[in-house]
Amino acid sequence: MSERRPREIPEATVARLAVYLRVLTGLVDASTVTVSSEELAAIAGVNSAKLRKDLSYLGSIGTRGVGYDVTVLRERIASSLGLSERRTCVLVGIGNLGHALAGYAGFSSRGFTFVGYFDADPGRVGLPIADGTISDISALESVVEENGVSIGVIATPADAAQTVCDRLVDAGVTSILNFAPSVLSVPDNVDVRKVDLAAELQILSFHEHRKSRGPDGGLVESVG
Amino acid sequence: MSERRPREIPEATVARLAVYLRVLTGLVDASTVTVSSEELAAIAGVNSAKLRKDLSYLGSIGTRGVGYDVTVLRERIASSLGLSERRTCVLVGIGNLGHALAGYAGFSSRGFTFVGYFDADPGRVGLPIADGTISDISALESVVEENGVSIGVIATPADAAQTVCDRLVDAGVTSILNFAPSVLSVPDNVDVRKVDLAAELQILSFHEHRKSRGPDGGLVESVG
DNA sequence: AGCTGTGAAAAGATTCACAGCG
DNA sequence: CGCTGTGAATCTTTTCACAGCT
Repeated sequence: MSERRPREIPEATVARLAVYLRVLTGLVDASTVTVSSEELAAIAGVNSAKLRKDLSYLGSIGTRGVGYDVTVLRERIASSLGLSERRTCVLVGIGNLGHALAGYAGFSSRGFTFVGYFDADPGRVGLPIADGTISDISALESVVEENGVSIGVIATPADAAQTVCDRLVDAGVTSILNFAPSVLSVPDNVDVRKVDLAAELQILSFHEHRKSRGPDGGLVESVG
Repeated sequence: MSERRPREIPEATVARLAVYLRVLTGLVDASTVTVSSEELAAIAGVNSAKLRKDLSYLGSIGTRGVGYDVTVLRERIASSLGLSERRTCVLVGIGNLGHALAGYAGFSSRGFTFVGYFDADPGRVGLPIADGTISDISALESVVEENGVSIGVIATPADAAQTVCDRLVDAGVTSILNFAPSVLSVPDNVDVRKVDLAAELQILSFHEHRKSRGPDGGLVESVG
C-alpha cells in the first residue's frame, strides 16, 4: 500500500544512475551478491548519503542492516532509465569522431541499436561502417520514420548541426546527442545533450590556471 | 579603487564560459562589435540574467545602456580560463576514439598542444597520427616531465584507465580528461573530468522513457 | 531610455544525522 | 547492532527585479 510515489527523479540523480548501473554490472560479473551503500558509493566515487538518496527515488530497494541485492538493484536502475526496451538510434556525420562512435562497443552492449549511419559526403556513402554501411543523408527521414528512431547522434561539423537537428526533429526524433560545437535550438518536447570536447579541456585549463596561483590569487612557486 | 574582488568563480559558470567563448569567437569572425546580454544569451542558449551573473564574476566588463565589446569580452574570458598560455597535453590510448580525438582540430585551434600520443599495443607504436607518431606507453613519463604536460587525456579501455591515470599523476599531470568508462581515483590536487558516452545515451533514454508516459505516470497514446 | 551588475528570493543539490526496520 | 531511508540543514545555482551608470 505504501507503494512509494516516485517523486520526480532529479536530473543530477539520473546522470549518476548511469554510473551506478555500470558499477553494478561489474559487480554482477564478479558474482557479488550484496553491496552496502558505503561500498557501492566508494566504487562509484560518490558519498554514501548521496547514493542512498539517489536510490531512494526508485523506491525502497535495500534491506536495512544488510545492503542492496546487486542483481535486483541493477535491474531496477536499468528499468528506471528505460533500458528495458531497446532504443534505436541514428548517427549523422561520419568523420573521425563519427567512426569512433560507430565503433564504440559500449553502445550496442547497453541497449542501443544503431539503424543508420549518414553522411553528406558522396565519397563516404556506401563505405562500410561498424555493422552497416554509410548512407546518404537524403535517406535520413525514411530510416528514422520506418524504424521509429528516438535518439539522433550528431557528429557533423558545427555548421551542419542545426540543419541536421531540424531534419531529425521533423522526422520524429525526440532526443539528440550533439557532438558538434554548436548550440542547437529544438522544440520543448525534444531533449538535447551536448558533449563539447574542447570545452572540457578549457574547463581543465581553468583549474590548471587556478592551481598555478595561490588561493588568494598570488603566484605559487613552481615545485620543479 | 573598486577593483572587483573576483570571488571564486562557480563551477557551473566556468563550464558556460567555454560556451560563451566559442560564441564570441563566431561573433568576432562575423565582425560584430558589440553585443547585449540578451543577444549573447540567446545565441548561447542560456537566459540573460544567468549570463550577466556569469560575466560579473570576471569583473565589470560591459557598458550600461550599450552591451559588451565582443573582442574585449572574448579576451577577458579566454584569460580567465587560463587560455592565454598554451597548455601541453598527452593522449593515451589510440583506438578509434583516440584517433578521433587526435584528429579533432578544435583542440589545437583552441590553445592545446598535444606533445605525445601513447598506446600499449606494439602494433600501433610508430604509426603516424595527427601531427606526430604513436609512441610506446613506456615513454609516457619522460615526455610528460620534459614538456611540463599538465593535462592528460585517457582514451584507453576501462581496465587500463586507472593504471594510466596513476602514471600520469606520478609524472606530474594535474588534470585528467577521462573517456574510459571507469571511475578514477586521484589525489586532491588533481582534477578529473569524465566524458561517458554510454551514460549520455542512457540519460536520453531516461527522458524518452519519461515522454512515453504522461506526467502522472500514465501511458500516453502514440501519436503515429 | 536602455542595459549592466547585483542583492535578494527561489529552486535545486548535497550533506548531515538519526529514526526505525531487519 | 548495522545499514537503509529520509527529514532537516546547508550549500550551490538559478531566477527575479531593480538600482544605477552611460
